[in-house]
Amino acid sequence: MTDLSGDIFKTIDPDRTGTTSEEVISQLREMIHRGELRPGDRLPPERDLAKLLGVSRPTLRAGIRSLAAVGVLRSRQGAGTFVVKADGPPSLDSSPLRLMASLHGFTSGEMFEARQSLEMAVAGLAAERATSEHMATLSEEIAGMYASLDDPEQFLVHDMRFHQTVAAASGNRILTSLMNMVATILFDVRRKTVNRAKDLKESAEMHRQVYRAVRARDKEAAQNAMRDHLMRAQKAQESEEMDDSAVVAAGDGSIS
Amino acid sequence: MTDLSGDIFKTIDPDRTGTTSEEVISQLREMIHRGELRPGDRLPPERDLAKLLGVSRPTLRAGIRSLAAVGVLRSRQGAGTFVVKADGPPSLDSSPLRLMASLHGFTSGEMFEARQSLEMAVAGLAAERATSEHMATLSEEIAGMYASLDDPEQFLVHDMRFHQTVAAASGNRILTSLMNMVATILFDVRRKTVNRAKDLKESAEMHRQVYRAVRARDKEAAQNAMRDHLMRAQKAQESEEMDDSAVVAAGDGSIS
DNA sequence: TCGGCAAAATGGTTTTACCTTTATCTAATC
DNA sequence: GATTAGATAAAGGTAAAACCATTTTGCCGA
Repeated sequence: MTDLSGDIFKTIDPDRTGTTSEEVISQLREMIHRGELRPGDRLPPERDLAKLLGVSRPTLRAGIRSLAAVGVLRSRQGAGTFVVKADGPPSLDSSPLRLMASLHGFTSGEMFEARQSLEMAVAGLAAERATSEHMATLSEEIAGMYASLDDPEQFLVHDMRFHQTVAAASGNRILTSLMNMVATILFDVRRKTVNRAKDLKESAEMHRQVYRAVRARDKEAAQNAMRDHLMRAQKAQESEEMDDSAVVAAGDGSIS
Repeated sequence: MTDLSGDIFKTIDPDRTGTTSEEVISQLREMIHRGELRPGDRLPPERDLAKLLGVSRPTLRAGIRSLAAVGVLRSRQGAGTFVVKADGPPSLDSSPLRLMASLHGFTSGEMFEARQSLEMAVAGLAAERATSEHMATLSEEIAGMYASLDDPEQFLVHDMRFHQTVAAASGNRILTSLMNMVATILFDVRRKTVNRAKDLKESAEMHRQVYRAVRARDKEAAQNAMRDHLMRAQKAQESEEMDDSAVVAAGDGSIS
């Protein structure tokens, strides 16, 4: 925890540019940039902080809410407002992308393609940089997949963890975050469908192909294996949605 | 414009789950998902909408602010609150990524690598799908670069437009949005530096390489040219920052 | 020592009032 | 008749005070 009792909170200049709440956002952002607020830190109570910044509580709350909406702050009633703690990989909220998809009518084909590009990129990097721990985890998740061929929900858990491990092995947290953003949306769709046993076995097999390529430090092979895997997964999911026409109300391939 | 005078706004259920403002967010999100609110639409005045949803105005404003923070809504004092109009390519706000970078100490190396991966992906797709209009625009921007070798600021404009055109030519708006998110941050850093004439000429040359590969519909060549271009650009920028040590206060390669 | 209860701390919500900006309409003037 | 300036209304932005709900903390008693 960082001591926040000092005078790091400066009052807002009345002759500011833009609205007051925007100034509050800038103020908080700057403090994070400068490292005065670090992950896990607790902000002063709203009433105190409002006084410190020289604004009203609603205005301060507006600023806090904006930062909370983008996943930087998190308020818990009765406890306080905290800078989001980085437990595990940093992740960007996927709801902005989700809304963007609704607004512009992104097709699931586009979403699949984006994921494929990102996954291929991280797979290539993972082949170059994966540590032995990463390799071990990948192997475990594949074993988990084979062990849950008759439990689609459990299979999906191992599936997600496998891809997250590949992303972690890439060593690039930005690509990892972006990939998770896209993958989360697709997994949410998939969670509503029921995978057939045949598809699951094939899927496990293709994950193993990716793993072997990464283990062999073969960048191109890893990218190709990942591309093939995701292409098959897309086709499988699409045919499944064709079978069960009730999955998507409109049935036009748009993101739910 | 969509007629909003109907009864599409339903009051919030008092026996809801979560906080009231979260429910407001869900309500608005659902309306966007269902297409009842479309880009460019104006929401009812806050006072009226608060009544319609059965919540207080501050609570409604909290919900609106959250959606505004992720770029879905936009409020203009005196005018009203609007669903963001999609003029041009849809874009995600880069500030969440920027804050994430500060919080987790992302290096600019990581950022460059992420951009490189994304740009290579869109370049490959662009080689497959670019229309003749896209080709023409790319050619124009390159001409613009050569014409502004002595004007770094103007050069940067053509540079950005070139990359955005490549992204647009990829036909994948999601990858385009993600790429812009990352590229925006890097361009902001670069805007503060002054590029040397020698670098600019080389840069223009490498853009031309990308253009020729796209025009030749050579996917691999386009990806390779883009990779080489960005790699050189990164090295040039890094050496420039070495020359002018005042650019980055800490000088530790972290994102400003 | 442990468990439960109470009090304090803290964010969440509501109400009311007023300010600032924007848009629109009207009327006067050129 | 067209244009512009001013008034008016509409809409979001800010502020203050009060109360509610939840969480935390610590005290007190069994």
